[in-house]
Parts: sequence; structure tokens; C-alpha cells
Amino acid sequence: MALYTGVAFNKVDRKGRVSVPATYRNALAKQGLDGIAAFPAPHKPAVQGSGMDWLEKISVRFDQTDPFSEEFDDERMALLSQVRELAFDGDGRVTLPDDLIAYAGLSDQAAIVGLGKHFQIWEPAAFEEAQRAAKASIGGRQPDRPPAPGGRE
Amino acid sequence: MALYTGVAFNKVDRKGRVSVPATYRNALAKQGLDGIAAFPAPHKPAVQGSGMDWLEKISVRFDQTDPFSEEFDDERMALLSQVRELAFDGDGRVTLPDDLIAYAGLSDQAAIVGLGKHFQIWEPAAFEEAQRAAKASIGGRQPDRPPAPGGRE
DNA sequence: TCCTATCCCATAAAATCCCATGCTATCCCA
DNA sequence: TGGGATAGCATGGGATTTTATGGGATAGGA
Repeated sequence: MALYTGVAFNKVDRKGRVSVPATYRNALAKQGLDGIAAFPAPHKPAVQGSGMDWLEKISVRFDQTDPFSEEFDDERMALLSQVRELAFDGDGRVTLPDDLIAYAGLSDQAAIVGLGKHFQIWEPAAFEEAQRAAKASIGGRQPDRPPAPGGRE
Repeated sequence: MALYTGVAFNKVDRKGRVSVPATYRNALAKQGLDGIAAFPAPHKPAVQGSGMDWLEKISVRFDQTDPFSEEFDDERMALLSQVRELAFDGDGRVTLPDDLIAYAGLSDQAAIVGLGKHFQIWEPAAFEEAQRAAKASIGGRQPDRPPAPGGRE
């Protein structure tokens, strides 16, 4: 399975479109996916994204019980009602819905941050700050330049 | 099988018609369906909808026991007798019957809420409140983290 | 005949597709 | 090894197609 790594600073144009880094797209294409699943990242002002295969994975557990049991009602609503399936346009972009743009506080620039099995889309300044905090909390010496998505620099 | 996700706020016109989101319609069309099954959502003031295929899957379990057993009689009657098949008009709308409109407390606006293999139609304010409660009740649990075995925490 | 449910068309807004542009990284060949 | 040719990528903007929605026409039933 592919891992998303690195950071890309891409434009959010006036239509709300963002280019998904080609490395991510290629990884998704290998799985036959032509878009991403996006939703508000829990606890963070960012959009969380991953392949739509992830969606199917989590939805499976909602089907394991009596469909009318109330057990998973809250989870179902909290998660699935916020998930959006965003398809790539012909040029590898997705259009972010207004509510997600607002949630992440995006204006005209976005940091797409690889986090392994998923990635997040941040407002650049908020990301820098979050990254600074993250680095500080683990301590140690770190490069101050984020690597480009996919690996080499 | 397709998953319904996200929320759409659509109009309920004076004839009781609601546009089913195009994404849902396309998913249903792929299964050869030209309408939805609708009934009062159990435990919630909302209309529950899905493709007929989902209902068929659900109803299977009624038949897994002795057909003359009384075990599921109540449930069967409660559920299936209330199901309506609503066909799309030429523009992808369904007309909600009065009793369902009343049950969900709909006036002139409806929130169509994707919940995976089915969806629900809520009065917008009631939905906002339900979603808020749902989010609060699961806390910030990470979506890719299954709940602890044995139930909620 | 009257009422209701269905079908059909018009419209405005929004999402989608499509192509052009500049840039950068990669390739190729002398 | 230099440097132009080539391909891939991010981006902008316009054209086109879909959607959502309102209202009228039509057909069927009471």
C-alpha cells in the first residue's frame, strides 16, 4: 500500500480547486481510484483525505450489526455525513466544498501534508505552526525545510 | 455497492417534491434503480431512504426463521408496512407522502444526510442538532480507529 | 367534472469539462 | 558534459453540461 509523504504548497484557485500532488495521484491510480475521500480532520483545523478505499473499509463495520440497532447511529452520522467523495478533474484537481474550506481556514494557498496512509490539507501558516509544535514536542534536530511530496527534494 | 455520504440541503416545494442529490441518483442508476424506498426512520424524526436492494437485504433476515414464528411479526409489520416506493420524476425528484413529511417535521427545506448504505431526510435544524449530538457522543475518536470491542466507551 | 398525481418544459446557478500557458524536471544526443 | 528537446505538472479561465427548482400541462381516478 502506498504511503503519502512530504508536503506540497499548492494553489487554491477561486473555484476552490486544488491540485493533488502527482505522487499521490499516481499511488491512487495504482489502486484504480480516481478521487479522494475528504472530511474535517478531528481535533485539527484541516481537511483529511485518503483514497476512497478507506471509506469502504470503515463502512464495513457499520454493517456488522442489526441495521436498526442504535449502537452505531452516532458514529455513522458523525462520520459519514461529513465525508465527501471528491473526484479528480481531467488535470488531477479536486474542488473542495465550501464547508471544508471554511473548516480548514483556507484562502488561496494550501499545504498538502503526507501522513502515511492519509494526508491533510492545511492553511500554510497554521501548518507551519502545527509542525513547529509537533517537532518541539518530540525534540531533536530537524531539517527546517519540509521535503517535497514523494521523497526527493 | 455505492455509499451515500455528505449532506445536501435541498428545497421541499409546495408539492412535496425533493431533489435527490445527483450523486445518489447516479449510484442508484448503476444498480438499475429508478427510485428509492422510504419509511420513517426508527428512533429518529426523519425519513429513511435507500435503494430497494438494501431493503431486500434487510428483509432477508425476517425470512431466515420459521415463517410462522411470531418473533419478527411486529418488526416486520412495523417496518415493511410503512415502506413506500418513490419513483424519480424526470428530473430526479421524489414526492414525499404527507405522513412522512409530518413524521420528519419537514417544512420547505430538507437535509439529505448520507449514512453509508442508506440515507435520511431531516428537517435542517433538527439535523444540525442531531449531528452536533452525534459528534459530541463519539468524542474525537479517530475514524480509522474502530471502537473498543464490546461497545462504546 | 373536479381533484390529484404525473409528466414536461423553462430557467438560473453551479459543477464539470476542456484547452492554453508557463515551469520544471527529465531525457537525449552530439 | 553541455544544452536543447521533450514530457509531466500546476494553474487559469472559458465553454459546456448538469443540477436544482418553479410552474404549467396532461392524464387518471373518484
